[in-house]
Amino acid sequence: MAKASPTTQVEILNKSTDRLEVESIDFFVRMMSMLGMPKSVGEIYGLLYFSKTPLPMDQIVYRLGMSLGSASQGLKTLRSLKAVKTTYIPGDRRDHYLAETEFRRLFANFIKEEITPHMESAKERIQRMEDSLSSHDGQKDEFYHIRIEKLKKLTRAGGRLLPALAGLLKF
Amino acid sequence: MAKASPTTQVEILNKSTDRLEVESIDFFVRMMSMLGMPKSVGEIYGLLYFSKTPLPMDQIVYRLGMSLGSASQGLKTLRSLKAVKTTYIPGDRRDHYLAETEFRRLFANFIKEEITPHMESAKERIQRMEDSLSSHDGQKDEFYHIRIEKLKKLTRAGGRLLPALAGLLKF
DNA sequence: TGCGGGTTTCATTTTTTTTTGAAACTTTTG
DNA sequence: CAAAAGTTTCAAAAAAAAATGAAACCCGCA
Repeated sequence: MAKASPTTQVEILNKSTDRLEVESIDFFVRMMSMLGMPKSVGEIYGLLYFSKTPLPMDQIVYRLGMSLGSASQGLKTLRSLKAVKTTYIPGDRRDHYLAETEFRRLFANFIKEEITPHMESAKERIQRMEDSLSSHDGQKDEFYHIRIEKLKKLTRAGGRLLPALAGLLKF
Repeated sequence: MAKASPTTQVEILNKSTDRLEVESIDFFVRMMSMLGMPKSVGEIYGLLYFSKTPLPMDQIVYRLGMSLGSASQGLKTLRSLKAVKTTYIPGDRRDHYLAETEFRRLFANFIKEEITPHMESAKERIQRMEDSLSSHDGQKDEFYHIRIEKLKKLTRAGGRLLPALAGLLKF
Protein backbone atom coordinates (compact mmCIF):
# COMPACT_ATOMS: atom_id res chain seq x y z
CA MET A 1 0.00 0.00 0.00
CA ALA A 2 1.14 3.47 -0.87
CA LYS A 3 2.58 5.36 2.03
CA ALA A 4 0.37 8.15 3.28
CA SER A 5 1.06 11.43 1.56
CA PRO A 6 1.75 14.45 3.77
CA THR A 7 -1.71 15.80 3.25
CA THR A 8 -3.33 12.53 4.17
CA GLN A 9 -1.70 12.80 7.56
CA VAL A 10 -3.49 15.96 8.48
CA GLU A 11 -6.53 15.35 6.36
CA ILE A 12 -9.48 15.70 8.62
CA LEU A 13 -8.73 15.97 12.31
CA ASN A 14 -12.16 17.00 13.34
CA LYS A 15 -12.70 14.05 15.61
CA SER A 16 -11.55 15.06 19.05
CA THR A 17 -9.66 11.82 19.43
CA ASP A 18 -7.58 12.68 16.39
CA ARG A 19 -6.62 15.97 17.92
CA LEU A 20 -5.84 14.13 21.11
CA GLU A 21 -3.63 11.76 19.19
CA VAL A 22 -1.69 14.60 17.66
CA GLU A 23 -1.17 16.25 21.03
CA SER A 24 -0.13 12.95 22.50
CA ILE A 25 2.44 12.31 19.82
CA ASP A 26 3.77 15.80 20.27
CA PHE A 27 3.88 15.35 24.03
CA PHE A 28 5.78 12.10 23.96
CA VAL A 29 8.12 13.10 21.18
CA ARG A 30 9.31 15.90 23.43
CA MET A 31 9.38 13.88 26.60
CA MET A 32 11.29 11.05 24.99
CA SER A 33 13.72 13.38 23.33
CA MET A 34 14.52 14.81 26.76
CA LEU A 35 15.52 11.28 27.67
CA GLY A 36 17.62 11.03 24.55
CA MET A 37 15.28 8.92 22.49
CA PRO A 38 14.77 9.51 18.78
CA LYS A 39 11.65 11.09 17.43
CA SER A 40 10.30 7.88 15.97
CA VAL A 41 10.23 6.26 19.40
CA GLY A 42 8.23 9.12 20.85
CA GLU A 43 5.84 9.08 17.92
CA ILE A 44 5.09 5.41 18.29
CA TYR A 45 4.57 5.61 22.01
CA GLY A 46 2.45 8.72 21.63
CA LEU A 47 0.24 6.98 19.12
CA LEU A 48 -0.19 3.88 21.24
CA TYR A 49 -0.80 5.82 24.42
CA PHE A 50 -4.23 6.96 23.30
CA SER A 51 -5.11 3.88 21.33
CA LYS A 52 -7.88 1.76 22.79
CA THR A 53 -6.85 -1.24 20.77
CA PRO A 54 -3.43 -2.77 20.31
CA LEU A 55 -1.96 -1.79 16.94
CA PRO A 56 0.05 -3.94 14.56
CA MET A 57 3.22 -2.54 13.10
CA ASP A 58 1.78 -1.86 9.69
CA GLN A 59 -0.90 0.33 11.25
CA ILE A 60 1.76 2.26 13.08
CA VAL A 61 3.68 2.70 9.86
CA TYR A 62 0.59 3.80 8.02
CA ARG A 63 -0.73 6.17 10.65
CA LEU A 64 2.57 7.84 11.35
CA GLY A 65 3.80 7.75 7.77
CA MET A 66 7.13 6.32 8.84
CA SER A 67 9.24 3.62 7.30
CA LEU A 68 9.03 -0.04 8.26
CA GLY A 69 12.62 0.11 9.39
CA SER A 70 12.01 2.96 11.79
CA ALA A 71 8.93 1.34 13.18
CA SER A 72 10.70 -1.93 13.74
CA GLN A 73 13.66 -0.17 15.33
CA GLY A 74 11.44 2.01 17.46
CA LEU A 75 9.34 -0.85 18.69
CA LYS A 76 12.47 -2.78 19.54
CA THR A 77 13.61 0.13 21.68
CA LEU A 78 10.22 0.44 23.32
CA ARG A 79 10.15 -3.28 24.02
CA SER A 80 13.56 -3.12 25.61
CA LEU A 81 12.32 -0.32 27.85
CA LYS A 82 9.21 -2.35 28.59
CA ALA A 83 7.19 0.58 27.33
CA VAL A 84 5.07 -1.56 25.04
CA LYS A 85 3.78 -5.06 25.26
CA THR A 86 2.65 -7.34 22.51
CA THR A 87 -0.77 -8.89 22.70
CA TYR A 88 -2.04 -11.91 20.93
CA ILE A 89 -4.96 -11.47 18.59
CA PRO A 90 -6.58 -14.75 17.51
CA GLY A 91 -6.41 -15.39 13.79
CA ASP A 92 -3.85 -12.69 13.10
CA ARG A 93 -0.20 -13.38 12.50
CA ARG A 94 0.89 -9.87 13.25
CA ASP A 95 2.10 -8.71 16.64
CA HIS A 96 -0.15 -6.12 18.18
CA TYR A 97 1.37 -3.48 20.39
CA LEU A 98 -0.09 -1.86 23.45
CA ALA A 99 1.44 0.97 25.47
CA GLU A 100 2.51 0.28 29.02
CA THR A 101 1.06 3.25 30.86
CA GLU A 102 2.38 2.79 34.37
CA PHE A 103 4.99 5.46 34.42
CA ARG A 104 6.40 4.32 37.70
CA ARG A 105 7.37 1.03 36.16
CA LEU A 106 8.64 2.67 33.00
CA PHE A 107 10.75 5.03 34.95
CA ALA A 108 12.26 2.32 37.10
CA ASN A 109 13.13 0.39 34.03
CA PHE A 110 14.65 3.35 32.33
CA ILE A 111 16.95 3.93 35.24
CA LYS A 112 17.97 0.32 35.36
CA GLU A 113 18.62 0.04 31.64
CA GLU A 114 20.03 3.41 30.74
CA ILE A 115 21.52 4.99 33.83
CA THR A 116 22.90 2.31 36.09
CA PRO A 117 25.34 0.93 33.51
CA HIS A 118 26.87 4.39 33.11
CA MET A 119 27.25 4.70 36.85
CA GLU A 120 29.23 1.51 36.88
CA SER A 121 31.68 2.65 34.27
CA ALA A 122 31.96 5.99 36.03
CA LYS A 123 33.13 4.18 39.14
CA GLU A 124 35.77 2.38 37.14
CA ARG A 125 37.01 5.60 35.73
CA ILE A 126 37.28 7.13 39.18
CA GLN A 127 39.22 4.12 40.32
CA ARG A 128 41.64 4.71 37.48
CA MET A 129 42.04 8.31 38.62
CA GLU A 130 42.99 7.19 42.09
CA ASP A 131 45.44 4.69 40.71
CA SER A 132 47.24 7.18 38.54
CA LEU A 133 47.40 9.67 41.36
CA SER A 134 48.59 7.44 44.16
CA SER A 135 51.11 5.53 42.08
CA HIS A 136 52.93 8.69 41.15
CA ASP A 137 52.65 11.32 43.83
CA GLY A 138 52.49 9.24 46.94
CA GLN A 139 50.08 11.08 49.20
CA LYS A 140 51.28 14.62 48.86
CA ASP A 141 48.61 16.62 47.11
CA GLU A 142 45.35 17.34 48.91
CA PHE A 143 43.73 19.17 46.03
CA TYR A 144 43.45 16.23 43.72
CA HIS A 145 42.34 13.89 46.47
CA ILE A 146 39.54 16.20 47.40
CA ARG A 147 38.38 16.45 43.82
CA ILE A 148 38.38 12.70 43.43
CA GLU A 149 36.53 12.32 46.70
CA LYS A 150 33.80 14.59 45.41
CA LEU A 151 33.38 12.48 42.34
CA LYS A 152 33.05 9.41 44.48
CA LYS A 153 30.37 11.03 46.54
CA LEU A 154 28.58 12.08 43.40
CA THR A 155 28.47 8.61 41.93
CA ARG A 156 27.55 7.07 45.26
CA ALA A 157 24.67 9.47 45.66
CA GLY A 158 23.56 8.89 42.12
CA GLY A 159 23.78 5.16 42.44
CA ARG A 160 21.63 5.13 45.54
CA LEU A 161 19.23 7.93 44.80
CA LEU A 162 18.22 7.20 41.26
CA PRO A 163 16.98 3.68 41.89
CA ALA A 164 15.23 4.90 45.03
CA LEU A 165 13.52 7.57 43.03
CA ALA A 166 11.26 5.18 41.20
CA GLY A 167 9.92 4.07 44.56
CA LEU A 168 9.20 7.63 45.61
CA LEU A 169 6.99 8.22 42.64
CA LYS A 170 3.47 7.99 43.91
CA PHE A 171 1.45 8.36 40.78
CA MET B 1 49.54 31.00 17.99
CA ALA B 2 49.43 27.72 16.11
CA LYS B 3 46.80 25.33 17.31
CA ALA B 4 48.17 22.23 18.95
CA SER B 5 48.65 19.39 16.49
CA PRO B 6 47.02 16.07 17.35
CA THR B 7 50.29 14.53 18.46
CA THR B 8 51.03 17.44 20.75
CA GLN B 9 47.88 16.66 22.67
CA VAL B 10 48.99 13.22 23.76
CA GLU B 11 52.68 13.93 23.68
CA ILE B 12 54.00 13.11 27.08
CA LEU B 13 51.42 12.22 29.71
CA ASN B 14 53.83 10.84 32.22
CA LYS B 15 52.91 13.29 34.92
CA SER B 16 50.16 11.74 36.97
CA THR B 17 48.14 14.94 36.85
CA ASP B 18 48.09 14.76 33.08
CA ARG B 19 46.64 11.29 33.23
CA LEU B 20 44.15 12.56 35.78
CA GLU B 21 43.18 15.34 33.45
CA VAL B 22 42.54 12.92 30.62
CA GLU B 23 40.40 10.72 32.84
CA SER B 24 38.54 13.75 34.09
CA ILE B 25 37.77 14.98 30.61
CA ASP B 26 36.61 11.52 29.64
CA PHE B 27 34.47 11.31 32.76
CA PHE B 28 32.73 14.59 32.26
CA VAL B 29 32.30 14.23 28.54
CA ARG B 30 30.26 11.12 29.25
CA MET B 31 28.38 12.54 32.19
CA MET B 32 27.47 15.70 30.33
CA SER B 33 26.44 13.83 27.25
CA MET B 34 24.01 11.84 29.40
CA LEU B 35 22.49 15.19 30.23
CA GLY B 36 22.36 16.11 26.57
CA MET B 37 25.33 18.44 26.49
CA PRO B 38 27.78 18.50 23.59
CA LYS B 39 31.22 17.03 23.90
CA SER B 40 32.95 20.39 23.98
CA VAL B 41 31.10 21.36 27.15
CA GLY B 42 32.17 18.20 28.91
CA GLU B 43 35.74 18.65 27.78
CA ILE B 44 35.97 22.16 29.14
CA TYR B 45 34.43 21.28 32.47
CA GLY B 46 36.60 18.17 32.74
CA LEU B 47 39.71 20.24 32.15
CA LEU B 48 38.74 22.89 34.68
CA TYR B 49 37.67 20.38 37.29
CA PHE B 50 41.23 19.31 38.01
CA SER B 51 42.84 22.64 37.39
CA LYS B 52 44.30 24.35 40.45
CA THR B 53 44.33 27.71 38.77
CA PRO B 54 41.60 29.47 36.82
CA LEU B 55 42.22 29.17 33.10
CA PRO B 56 41.68 31.80 30.43
CA MET B 57 39.87 30.83 27.29
CA ASP B 58 42.96 30.71 25.11
CA GLN B 59 44.51 28.15 27.46
CA ILE B 60 41.40 26.05 27.19
CA VAL B 61 41.53 26.28 23.43
CA TYR B 62 45.18 25.39 23.38
CA ARG B 63 45.03 22.51 25.84
CA LEU B 64 41.97 20.90 24.36
CA GLY B 65 42.83 21.66 20.76
CA MET B 66 39.38 23.03 20.11
CA SER B 67 38.28 26.08 18.18
CA LEU B 68 37.72 29.48 19.72
CA GLY B 69 34.11 29.31 18.69
CA SER B 70 33.52 26.04 20.48
CA ALA B 71 35.26 27.23 23.59
CA SER B 72 33.27 30.44 23.67
CA GLN B 73 30.03 28.58 23.07
CA GLY B 74 30.88 25.93 25.63
CA LEU B 75 31.83 28.45 28.27
CA LYS B 76 28.63 30.32 27.65
CA THR B 77 26.68 27.14 28.29
CA LEU B 78 28.67 26.39 31.41
CA ARG B 79 28.15 29.90 32.68
CA SER B 80 24.44 29.63 32.14
CA LEU B 81 24.45 26.42 34.17
CA LYS B 82 26.56 28.16 36.80
CA ALA B 83 29.08 25.38 36.33
CA VAL B 84 31.97 27.80 35.97
CA LYS B 85 32.75 31.15 37.46
CA THR B 86 35.03 33.83 36.18
CA THR B 87 37.72 35.17 38.45
CA TYR B 88 39.53 38.42 38.23
CA ILE B 89 43.27 38.28 37.78
CA PRO B 90 44.99 41.60 38.32
CA GLY B 91 46.80 42.93 35.31
CA ASP B 92 45.21 40.50 32.88
CA ARG B 93 42.40 41.48 30.59
CA ARG B 94 41.31 37.93 29.95
CA ASP B 95 38.56 36.22 31.89
CA HIS B 96 39.78 33.28 33.91
CA TYR B 97 37.48 30.37 34.46
CA LEU B 98 37.15 28.14 37.47
CA ALA B 99 34.95 25.08 37.82
CA GLU B 100 32.11 25.17 40.30
CA THR B 101 32.52 21.85 42.05
CA GLU B 102 29.51 21.72 44.31
CA PHE B 103 27.44 19.22 42.48
CA ARG B 104 24.41 19.82 44.60
CA ARG B 105 24.20 23.37 43.41
CA LEU B 106 24.95 22.38 39.83
CA PHE B 107 22.27 19.83 39.88
CA ALA B 108 19.67 22.17 41.32
CA ASN B 109 20.49 24.66 38.66
CA PHE B 110 20.33 22.14 35.90
CA ILE B 111 16.84 21.15 36.95
CA LYS B 112 15.73 24.71 37.13
CA GLU B 113 17.18 25.71 33.78
CA GLU B 114 16.70 22.63 31.66
CA ILE B 115 13.86 20.61 33.10
CA THR B 116 11.34 22.91 34.69
CA PRO B 117 10.63 24.86 31.50
CA HIS B 118 9.74 21.64 29.73
CA MET B 119 7.41 20.70 32.52
CA GLU B 120 5.57 23.94 32.04
CA SER B 121 4.99 23.41 28.37
CA ALA B 122 3.98 19.84 29.06
CA LYS B 123 1.23 21.14 31.31
CA GLU B 124 -0.01 23.43 28.59
CA ARG B 125 -0.13 20.56 26.15
CA ILE B 126 -2.13 18.48 28.58
CA GLN B 127 -4.51 21.34 29.02
CA ARG B 128 -5.00 21.41 25.29
CA MET B 129 -5.77 17.70 25.36
CA GLU B 130 -8.48 18.22 27.91
CA ASP B 131 -9.93 21.05 25.93
CA SER B 132 -10.15 19.12 22.71
CA LEU B 133 -11.68 16.17 24.51
CA SER B 134 -14.31 17.94 26.59
CA SER B 135 -15.38 20.35 23.87
CA HIS B 136 -16.28 17.55 21.56
CA ASP B 137 -17.35 14.45 23.44
CA GLY B 138 -19.02 15.94 26.46
CA GLN B 139 -18.10 13.57 29.25
CA LYS B 140 -18.74 10.20 27.71
CA ASP B 141 -15.45 8.42 27.33
CA GLU B 142 -13.65 7.17 30.45
CA PHE B 143 -10.64 5.80 28.61
CA TYR B 144 -9.31 9.09 27.38
CA HIS B 145 -9.98 10.83 30.66
CA ILE B 146 -8.00 8.23 32.50
CA ARG B 147 -5.10 8.56 30.14
CA ILE B 148 -5.08 12.31 30.49
CA GLU B 149 -5.30 11.99 34.26
CA LYS B 150 -2.18 9.84 34.23
CA LEU B 151 -0.29 12.45 32.32
CA LYS B 152 -1.31 15.05 34.82
CA LYS B 153 -0.10 12.93 37.69
CA LEU B 154 3.14 12.37 35.86
CA THR B 155 3.86 16.03 35.35
CA ARG B 156 2.74 16.89 38.85
CA ALA B 157 5.07 14.28 40.29
CA GLY B 158 7.89 15.43 38.08
CA GLY B 159 7.34 19.05 38.93
CA ARG B 160 7.45 18.39 42.65
CA LEU B 161 10.01 15.63 42.81
CA LEU B 162 12.74 16.94 40.61
CA PRO B 163 13.26 20.21 42.45
CA ALA B 164 13.05 18.35 45.75
CA LEU B 165 15.71 15.99 44.57
CA ALA B 166 18.45 18.56 44.69
CA GLY B 167 17.71 18.99 48.37
CA LEU B 168 17.94 15.29 49.00
CA LEU B 169 21.43 15.11 47.64
CA LYS B 170 23.73 14.88 50.62
CA PHE B 171 27.14 14.97 49.06
C1' DT C 1 39.40 58.87 18.18
C1' DG C 2 41.88 54.91 16.75
C1' DC C 3 44.38 50.75 18.14
C1' DG C 4 44.57 46.17 19.89
C1' DG C 5 43.60 42.30 22.78
C1' DG C 6 39.83 39.52 23.99
C1' DT C 7 35.41 37.59 23.01
C1' DT C 8 31.15 36.55 20.58
C1' DT C 9 28.51 35.53 16.54
C1' DC C 10 27.23 33.10 12.69
C1' DA C 11 27.50 31.11 7.93
C1' DT C 12 29.77 27.10 6.45
C1' DT C 13 31.73 22.49 7.06
C1' DT C 14 32.14 18.31 9.49
C1' DT C 15 30.46 14.78 12.29
C1' DT C 16 26.93 12.17 14.31
C1' DT C 17 22.42 10.45 14.54
C1' DT C 18 18.26 8.98 12.52
C1' DT C 19 15.56 7.36 8.78
C1' DT C 20 14.83 4.85 4.71
C1' DG C 21 14.08 0.94 1.76
C1' DA C 22 15.29 -3.15 -0.03
C1' DA C 23 17.19 -7.66 0.85
C1' DA C 24 17.39 -11.40 4.06
C1' DC C 25 15.39 -13.98 7.42
C1' DT C 26 11.55 -16.45 10.04
C1' DT C 27 7.40 -18.47 10.68
C1' DT C 28 2.93 -19.89 9.37
C1' DT C 29 0.02 -22.02 6.23
C1' DG C 30 -1.87 -24.36 2.17
C1' DC D 1 7.87 -28.13 0.82
C1' DA D 2 6.84 -23.75 -1.38
C1' DA D 3 4.61 -19.52 -1.07
C1' DA D 4 3.33 -15.70 1.51
C1' DA D 5 3.03 -12.66 5.49
C1' DG D 6 5.43 -10.46 8.94
C1' DT D 7 9.59 -8.78 10.73
C1' DT D 8 14.45 -7.59 11.20
C1' DT D 9 18.77 -6.00 9.51
C1' DC D 10 21.86 -2.99 7.43
C1' DA D 11 24.08 -0.15 3.82
C1' DA D 12 23.03 4.20 1.97
C1' DA D 13 20.59 8.73 2.20
C1' DA D 14 18.82 12.42 4.81
C1' DA D 15 18.50 15.21 8.69
C1' DA D 16 20.15 17.17 12.85
C1' DA D 17 23.70 18.65 15.88
C1' DA D 18 28.20 20.33 16.76
C1' DA D 19 32.61 22.37 15.47
C1' DT D 20 35.16 25.61 12.82
C1' DG D 21 37.10 30.02 11.63
C1' DA D 22 36.77 34.43 10.09
C1' DA D 23 34.36 38.70 10.51
C1' DA D 24 32.19 41.69 13.72
C1' DC D 25 32.01 43.42 18.05
C1' DC D 26 33.29 45.44 22.55
C1' DC D 27 35.99 47.99 25.64
C1' DG D 28 39.85 50.05 27.86
C1' DC D 29 43.56 52.88 26.84
C1' DA D 30 46.97 56.02 24.69
